[in-house]
Amino acid sequence: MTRIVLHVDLDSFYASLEEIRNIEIKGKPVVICVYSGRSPDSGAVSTSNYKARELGIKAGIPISFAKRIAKDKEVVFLPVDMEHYRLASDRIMELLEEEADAIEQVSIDEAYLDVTNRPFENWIEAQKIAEKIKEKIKHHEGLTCSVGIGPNKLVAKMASGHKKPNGLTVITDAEVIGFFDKLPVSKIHGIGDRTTKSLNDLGIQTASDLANYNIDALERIFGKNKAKILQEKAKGIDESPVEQDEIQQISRIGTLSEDTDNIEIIFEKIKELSFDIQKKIKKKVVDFRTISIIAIDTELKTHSRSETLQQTDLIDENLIKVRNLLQKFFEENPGKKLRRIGIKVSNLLEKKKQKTLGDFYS
DNA sequence: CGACGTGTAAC
DNA sequence: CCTTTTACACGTCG
Repeated sequence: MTRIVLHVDLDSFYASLEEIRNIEIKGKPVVICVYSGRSPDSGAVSTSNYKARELGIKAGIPISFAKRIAKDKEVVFLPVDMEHYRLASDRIMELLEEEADAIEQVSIDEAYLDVTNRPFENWIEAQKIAEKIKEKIKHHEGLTCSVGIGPNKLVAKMASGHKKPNGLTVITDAEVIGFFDKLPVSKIHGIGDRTTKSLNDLGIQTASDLANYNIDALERIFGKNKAKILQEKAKGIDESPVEQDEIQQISRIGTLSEDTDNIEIIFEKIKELSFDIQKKIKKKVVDFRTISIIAIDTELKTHSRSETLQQTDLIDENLIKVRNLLQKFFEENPGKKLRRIGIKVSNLLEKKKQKTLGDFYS
């Protein structure tokens, strides 16, 4: 059965929302920043609008770089306002839900929709759904988006990336091979820098190179599982359903005001972060079994220490455990200093109800 | 097999 | 001089 899957990607979402909130900045280069707080301009660019991207200011670069590029140009720098973006995102996802049999939100500004069983649908008609979605988002929120349509999530995602902003691209099952054929492997969703390098070392440059490569040789390098997934991706095959994944973990990470190995200072930061996690645990109504610290050292290398405990929904009662994990990390890494610190709960379970007195008598 | 730590990837 | 959050896979260990 051929499915019809849409991928909807809101165009430079944060920057667009800021332009709507303040028409003064509309048409100018807009850069949304995550300030880390260690110095006035430390931090990274989260998103920028297309005007800013033309200047070379794009997601991920240090704010200080961006400001250097923006020197003696009129560029608007704004801090992220996640609460504002989250509310807009929620409203838009509700609009999308009306148009699909199944929806899977993959990030604050992206979602997959399965429209296979929508009335009157076929490849041509699917475009009409996409156009309707684009109009609705424009009408209700004043935003544009890029939509991709394909026989599965992978192809829909690649399609939405083909033309943006404000694009609409259909890749039918018959067109998949043609679209992937000469594509560099680095352009395939899910193949990042490391994998690209490994593939290139084997002489694999394009999707078709990868699709036709000897599977045994691939398995020796990547292992059975990943080798198979890589070749499927290269052929545009993806059987994964459009469905909302159960939440698996909740984490918060923060930057320390200076590199340090002082447990007291770091633990204070952990307490701050855990407050946020506790809020989300309550909101999602889950218990957890595993608690971890995430430590990022001065070389930006990530480490973690974790412990699995009795099912609970209370961070506070386990902060001493967290402190011990921190202690353990420094015992095992004497002299190492940290730049950032995080806390994570995982092994999430459906909430176990508090036992009432009645439960003891039943 | 479950727990733990790391690496890769995407946003 | 470099953010944040999540998912998943793999190796290792007991």
